[in-house]
Amino acid sequence: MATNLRERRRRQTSREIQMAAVVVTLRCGYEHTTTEAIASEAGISTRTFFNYYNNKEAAILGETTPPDPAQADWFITSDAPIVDDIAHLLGQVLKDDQVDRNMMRKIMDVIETTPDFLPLFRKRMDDTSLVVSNLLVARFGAAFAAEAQLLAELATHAMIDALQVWAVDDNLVVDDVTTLIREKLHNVGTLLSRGGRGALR
Amino acid sequence: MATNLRERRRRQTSREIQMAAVVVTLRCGYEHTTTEAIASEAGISTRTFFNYYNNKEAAILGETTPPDPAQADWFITSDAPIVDDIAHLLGQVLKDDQVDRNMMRKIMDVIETTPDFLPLFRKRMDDTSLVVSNLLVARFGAAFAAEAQLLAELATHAMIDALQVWAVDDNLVVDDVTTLIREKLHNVGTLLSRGGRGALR
DNA sequence: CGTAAACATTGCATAGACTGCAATTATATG
DNA sequence: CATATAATTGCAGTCTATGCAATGTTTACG
Repeated sequence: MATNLRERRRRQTSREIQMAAVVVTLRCGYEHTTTEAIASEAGISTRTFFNYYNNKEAAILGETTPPDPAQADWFITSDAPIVDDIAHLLGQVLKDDQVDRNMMRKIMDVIETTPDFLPLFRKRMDDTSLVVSNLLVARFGAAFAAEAQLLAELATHAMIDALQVWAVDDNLVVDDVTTLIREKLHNVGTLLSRGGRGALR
Repeated sequence: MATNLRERRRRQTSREIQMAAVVVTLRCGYEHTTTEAIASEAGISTRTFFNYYNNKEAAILGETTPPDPAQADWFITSDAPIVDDIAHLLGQVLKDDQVDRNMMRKIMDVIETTPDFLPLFRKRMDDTSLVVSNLLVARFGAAFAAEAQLLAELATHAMIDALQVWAVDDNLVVDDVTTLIREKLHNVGTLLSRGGRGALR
């Protein structure tokens, strides 16, 4: 047999634990969610729970795979507007991650009822943000590394906003997230170069 | 006597505890910093420690006072570039907070040795970010509330970057932070509207 | 196959974070 | 000075999280 049996099971259990964590949190509220309750809901021991996740928050938020810089040479050499390229790159992350809309919706519900989770969700994207930042530096040069980092953070935040929209709207497909990210970034850019009052555009 | 004696003492103890927390963390590393060690360093009981701060992180990072929206009408009606106004607003926050450079330097040291603190430091600014976001909505209209939030987050992140620069450079005064914030925001704006490769400008 | 290495699950013991309560002491106020 | 208000603390108890060692499963390989 392929050595993947273990790996597949691990992934499976990992998702089961996450689902258990989210479900219990939505049922009882985060304050009253104990690791024991999560473990019991997932049908494992609390010790095993901590073999999969370092803490409760991590179990609820799950894991992300940052983009592979080796696959992103196009980003460095592209001549397209930077906003388009960032949006495309982050959209790709979602596709690669095979994000489950049902799970994402539940996660967003948790964030809504427990706002403390929003910063944690952002932190969860830090790896991705770092990769984006490095790609920006590779594209524009090291002189503005600080700004690259700011822009990368901004982009992942825009991605989270877009995910929130996508999660609750069954009419949208994953590719629409790319468009949403682009629009948000574009609008922020417009705001940034504005002077006085009034609506955008 | 004025009823402020208690209040002054409270502030004093509060700062003493923070200093103790930071010092112990820099001495032993965050992993090995116990509430007991902090309390002992500050000359109080661990129970009192938790009367002042909800947790260790909060003790290390201290508190911030967000800008008072009632004092910020000028922001809503200004015709100056938005970047300038945000930078000025955030610079004002620093002045009002009477930020101690020595403390800030130590906090930045903690962040450097324990990168997990950067997200927490950002979270600490969430109140400020919210006020900025509301002011932006008041200035530009509610249609782009989401973008206002993104821009406000970006601005507080830029502020943190600027603080890092200020903390280690005794030649800079608080007003220089305003300039730094403006420059960073301006550069990000420029990046956002760029196409292909090459340095800024 | 069958066996040894690698990995997964679990229980147990333990440290540390944090809370609620009640007692004690200090400060404010009239 | 007497009384309300607030600060400090000890103690008991809950929950998170980790290390360790025992036991059970998979995998790899001769």
